[in-house]
Amino acid sequence: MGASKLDIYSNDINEIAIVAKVFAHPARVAILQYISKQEACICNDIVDEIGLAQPTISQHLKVINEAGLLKGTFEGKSLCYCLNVEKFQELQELFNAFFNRTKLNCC
Amino acid sequence: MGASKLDIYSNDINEIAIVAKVFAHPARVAILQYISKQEACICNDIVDEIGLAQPTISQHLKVINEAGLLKGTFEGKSLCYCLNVEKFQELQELFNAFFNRTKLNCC
DNA sequence: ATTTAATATCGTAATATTGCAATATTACAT
DNA sequence: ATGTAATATTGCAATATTACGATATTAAAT
Repeated sequence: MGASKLDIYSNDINEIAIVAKVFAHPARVAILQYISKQEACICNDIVDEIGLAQPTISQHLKVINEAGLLKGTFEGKSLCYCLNVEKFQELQELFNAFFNRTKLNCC
Repeated sequence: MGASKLDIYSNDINEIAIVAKVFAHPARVAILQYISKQEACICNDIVDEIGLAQPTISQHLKVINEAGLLKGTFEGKSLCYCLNVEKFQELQELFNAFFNRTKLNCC
């Protein structure tokens, strides 16, 4: 035991949980916020900015990237990570749809 | 190691992560969705509905409650959990504020 | 007072997440 | 081709989360 039983939930529900997990760690929230402030952004800057070791940042970036939230291009010798605003918007709408359809009835 | 270094992030950032964590498990998303559909709701119904053991549901309800998302009253012999719509709305706005201020610049 | 039904807590096992040091890879500059 | 700077991967230790059986608690009904 210990693992979440994903198969007993609807896709809608699992999707919300998976997306929420991306934002469920402050390092990832901080990274997203920081990236959004830059025009072009270099990972080593993030390391200095956030205060975690480089491999840890790299790992969090991977999670963010797997959620489709990064657009990357190479520029000079360093990788440029940028926020995928379209996807970000999409996730915002997913959350809002969940919130809106949930806050209907109450006692 | 292993624990998140909460002290290196701003309160704003930690708050987002803490709230996201509530929604980062499908059982809790399912519980919230189910509760919102009921007028008054009894935990045992939730156990039947979701498909997890009663102690597990109870644990998830505790997390949801600690986030301020439940209003509880006693009714007959069973506890009635209801969605705290005001708080739910508040969290929705917190998320939207984060999303809105983050999706500004991009390369 | 006893029984009963609903929920909470405890203890514990399984799994997931977080973080970092060490190392590998990558791409550019020389 | 060699060196260098940036990022990724690996391996591992520490901690957190998830799940559930067993057991307690609670409140109503008898």
